Amino acid sequence: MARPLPLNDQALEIVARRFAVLAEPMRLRLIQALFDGEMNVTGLVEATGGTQANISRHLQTLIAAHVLARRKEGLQVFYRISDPTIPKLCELVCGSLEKSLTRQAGHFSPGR
Amino acid sequence: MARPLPLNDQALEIVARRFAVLAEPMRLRLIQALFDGEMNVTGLVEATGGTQANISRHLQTLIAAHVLARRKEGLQVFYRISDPTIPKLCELVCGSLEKSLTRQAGHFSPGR
DNA sequence: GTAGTATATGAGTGAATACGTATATACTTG
DNA sequence: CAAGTATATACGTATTCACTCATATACTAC
Repeated sequence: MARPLPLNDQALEIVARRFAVLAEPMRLRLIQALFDGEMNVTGLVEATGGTQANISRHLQTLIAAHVLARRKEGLQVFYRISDPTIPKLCELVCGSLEKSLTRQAGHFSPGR
Repeated sequence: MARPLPLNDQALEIVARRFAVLAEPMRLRLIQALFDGEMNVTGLVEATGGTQANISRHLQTLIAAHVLARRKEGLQVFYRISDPTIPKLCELVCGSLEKSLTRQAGHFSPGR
């Protein structure tokens, strides 16, 4: 049960699609901004520095992938992380990156 | 140390790139085939059902991303998983997929 | 040297998609 | 009803990339 199973073609595409959703810096920025809790679109636009149209599109992508969930409140829509594995995934990748980057150093911004 | 850090632009692109490498069904198939241990290119071609040229390209991509490592032995080149976080990543995603797929069922291959 | 096998790469093509600009929808207020 | 605000979408463009076919490289054996 704990070890990775052999997946059929359809499952492989679903897994690949899942990774693809996380394969955009702007979407990672959105996810990062939502680690602290839910936020509305305007807040996310400001937090990420993107255009409203682009942020909205990325949010739809994340909703379709069930990474985020939304809650309407009057005119505003609040987004939040709905998949608990997302933070774990990011932790894993960031952790392994730290290891390989501390050798070369300078990739994270201490001073830049 | 354990919680996800805020990443700068360059780090975000590296993380995104990492996910992008895992966002292709054929590469996932290769990784899956290597869970049991190292394998040469011909073996991987047979295991995945891809063309030799295409498999070789994907292998170069995985090598460049430090997901795999290679070992030459005469004419043959043996590939293996070199990043221990890869199996964990796949486990995480597959686990969360199982949950959402067991409702629809049939995506995993019980036999084979 | 030549022939043969295993792996890598160059060139071309089609599909997917991130982004910007403009516009549409949804809701609130007067 | 009209006006204003928050969010979503349509369209066009540029880029990225997976794939195929053909060829190149690397090594072994004769």
